[in-house]
Amino acid sequence: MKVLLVEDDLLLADGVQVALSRKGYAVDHVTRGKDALSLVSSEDSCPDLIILDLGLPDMDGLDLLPKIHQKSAADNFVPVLILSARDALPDKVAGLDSGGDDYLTKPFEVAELLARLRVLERRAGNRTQTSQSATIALGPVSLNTSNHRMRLNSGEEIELPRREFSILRILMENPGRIYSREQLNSKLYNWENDVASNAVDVHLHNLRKKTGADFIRTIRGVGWLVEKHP
Amino acid sequence: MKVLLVEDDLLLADGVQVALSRKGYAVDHVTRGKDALSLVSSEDSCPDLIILDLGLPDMDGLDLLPKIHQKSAADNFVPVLILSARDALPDKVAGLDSGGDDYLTKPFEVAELLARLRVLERRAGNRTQTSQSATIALGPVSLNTSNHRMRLNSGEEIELPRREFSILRILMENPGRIYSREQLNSKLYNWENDVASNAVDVHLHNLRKKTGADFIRTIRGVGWLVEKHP
DNA sequence: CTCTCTCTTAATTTTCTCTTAATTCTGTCC
DNA sequence: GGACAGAATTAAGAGAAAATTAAGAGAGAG
Repeated sequence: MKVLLVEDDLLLADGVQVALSRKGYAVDHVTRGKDALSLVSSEDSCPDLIILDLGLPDMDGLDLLPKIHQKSAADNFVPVLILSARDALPDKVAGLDSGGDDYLTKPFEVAELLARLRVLERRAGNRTQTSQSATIALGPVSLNTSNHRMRLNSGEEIELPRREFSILRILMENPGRIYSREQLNSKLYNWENDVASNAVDVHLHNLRKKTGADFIRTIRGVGWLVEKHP
Repeated sequence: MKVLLVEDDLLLADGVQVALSRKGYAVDHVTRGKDALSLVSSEDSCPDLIILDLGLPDMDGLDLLPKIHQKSAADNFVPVLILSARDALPDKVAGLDSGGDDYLTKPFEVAELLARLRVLERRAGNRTQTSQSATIALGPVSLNTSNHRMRLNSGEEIELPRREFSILRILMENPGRIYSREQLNSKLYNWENDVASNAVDVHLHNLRKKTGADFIRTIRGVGWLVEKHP
């Protein structure tokens, strides 16, 4: 899950970045609006979520919002969480009405930011699904996205390491969709160009020990998917 | 736009109701969880948005959330904005993770409530299915180009190897058009004039085992095609 | 600072796909 | 009918992609 953090306060940005990557997000951080725009337009490193600070040096964050929505077409709509020191009512209203999907005022607690991100995620990802809680259930496997635990059938709940969790979540959020090795790589890591790594393969292997061998299917030459379960 | 307000504080509820109806919302107000549930399940008076107070007399609002989602099927998903006096972090996180789409703590300003409702509305509207079926169906054969699988009549879905898939896709994307061996070669590989390779022939042969012998027709001396099917 | 768990790398094995090449089949033309 | 060319069939070896394994590097927790 790739998050784009648009924030010019380096100290804050670092804190958020650490917290997010600890949860398995891949974080791209930029300080300027124009950099954000170019990332949104890019095919491969387009983020799944955007955290947008309104107080940017080069442009007003509010002006950025419509541009972001313009770039990200309807089919790959990217939700935006606004982060702002402006806690006055008109600012909130303006932010939300300009296209923000949520509005959090500084100072904030990281746990709340994370929870609100999960809401946006599940909205964006689970379009086809009825479950709107923090757990995704698909066939024999259910995955709790807030505590990173999975359960096979009615077995024990076990905790997944970060990378394994990220991969499983990506696959389970879009059942039936194939993700290539490159796609998974770009969602797991920041602007990588490391072509020759089989880290994803190894994580998949370890995941299959936990989900059962058949849950994650391989489409040879293309990628991996989990089936849509009835 | 119909809003269901689940709130036992009558004074507050009245204020919200007035504000909402002034903005053109139709408001149903109930004070108990079970009443909310029955409204959600009802066919005709199912709301478009729910504002849920967590401190209800008859049941915990958090227990209500999954039930609401259960009742409202995937096609008419109803977003829930949680309203609560509990402003502690764990409460917020629990609320959002249980399926809440936003969390507003009391006391709040009505303008912010309205702005956040607009966000939920907007998002619900954006809920257009993105899963455009990328399948080409032609006569007895249908080919899913996103997961590289084909189906013959109503049989099993089977996966096609890469080269076979490419060939079948080319042929099925332009039914009625004839492709020569050279054309297929040049589409499959980047070299045009490999003189003596019958790799394409072999792939076609293997394809015909899966599509039935007649699906891909041979025009002797020219190439291959699949018919336009009515 | 040390210990433990996680992540990545890299080598190896396994599995399946692709191509080659030899052979048979089929239609066409003289 | 016979000869020819193009296409179909078949089997086997080469090749590529993925799975597996083990070990060392790295990050977090105490």
